[in-house]
Amino acid sequence: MSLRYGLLGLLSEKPASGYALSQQFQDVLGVVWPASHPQIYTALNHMLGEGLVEIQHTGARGKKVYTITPAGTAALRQWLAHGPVDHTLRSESLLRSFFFDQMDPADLERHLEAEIAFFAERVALYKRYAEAKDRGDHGRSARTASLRIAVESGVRLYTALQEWAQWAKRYRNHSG
Amino acid sequence: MSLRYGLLGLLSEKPASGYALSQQFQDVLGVVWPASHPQIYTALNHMLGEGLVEIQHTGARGKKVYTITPAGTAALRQWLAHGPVDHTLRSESLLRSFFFDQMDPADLERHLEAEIAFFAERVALYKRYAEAKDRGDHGRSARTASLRIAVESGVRLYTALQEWAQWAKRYRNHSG
DNA sequence: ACGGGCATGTAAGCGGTTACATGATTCG
DNA sequence: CGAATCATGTAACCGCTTACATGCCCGT
Repeated sequence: MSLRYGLLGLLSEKPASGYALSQQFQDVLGVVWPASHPQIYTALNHMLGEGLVEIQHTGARGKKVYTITPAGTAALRQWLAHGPVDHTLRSESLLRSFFFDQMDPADLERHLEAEIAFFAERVALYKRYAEAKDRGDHGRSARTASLRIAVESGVRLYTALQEWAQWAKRYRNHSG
Repeated sequence: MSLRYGLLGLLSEKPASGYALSQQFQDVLGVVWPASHPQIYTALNHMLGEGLVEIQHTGARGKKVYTITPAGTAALRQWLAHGPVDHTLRSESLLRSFFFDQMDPADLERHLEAEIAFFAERVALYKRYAEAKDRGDHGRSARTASLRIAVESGVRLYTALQEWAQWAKRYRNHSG
């Protein structure tokens, strides 16, 4: 169900085509909630049938621009304020950590170093986004403030993961 | 595919029944990789056909105890050392943060406080696990060391999330 | 005797991915 | 003119959840 609300959330900012929504999922939301384009087109058609979105107009190349309806806005607000929160933090990368004892030390060392590099890159990326928003590059709307908060979670989570992987490397070296 | 490797990982420690594996997923691995019992039984039967696991013996109540085969161990090691890492950190809770601007301030305040309480509880839980392991309550095997590392990721991630939610509360109050 | 936990499964259906398919437009 | 990008979809398949179904064993 989260995909639906993700789409409604994006449409609550401004009308958009399925293609544009797909891009935004790939570039922005996809980090915490991936969605492929067939899934998005299917969901939009379904939501159209339920009256949560409407086609505002059609453009070149068969483009369909969707708007959120009052019913859609109500559904989004209901979910945000009163929908039960699923706290699962699904991560394949962390699943692996339960089985580090099954790797030979050299492979584990290599793995942890690659993870540290990856996490560090993510931290740097989100810090750049955060700084851009703090400078006001993207305006000072309530929407930008939301994105600023979301980006902050990225900075903090990936910093924590990077430090964790470094700690894990040290832990192995003087206890294993 | 991750479920399969999760099962192989658990079986690499010691033989277990589908029921026991299911319990372990619910209690331990489920935080980062949830799996329901029908999914686990289906996967085990599939892996049996592929020769990755074997039935060691059957016990009371139709119990089937599975062992990992050499082919299964090889598949697990291959995945751990050379399988491409999927870095997606899927989180419904974080998806919501992108749309905080769509909530009314009182609902958002309540939501953030509930999230802070939830994250704080998780931090406390994992710190207790970590302390138990550091005291040696679960022995000092390589396996325990792996679990200690996994638990540490929980402590750090949920600490980061808790501090993030607190920061978000303050951010809203003096910028919104 | 019976209730709860042990133990394994099947079936229907939804969520999600990958591959396939098509065509318009823009840019070099 | 050709390649990349815009733009929308269908179909097959797999992963996963929920509900249903069955029966044994243990403790009270």
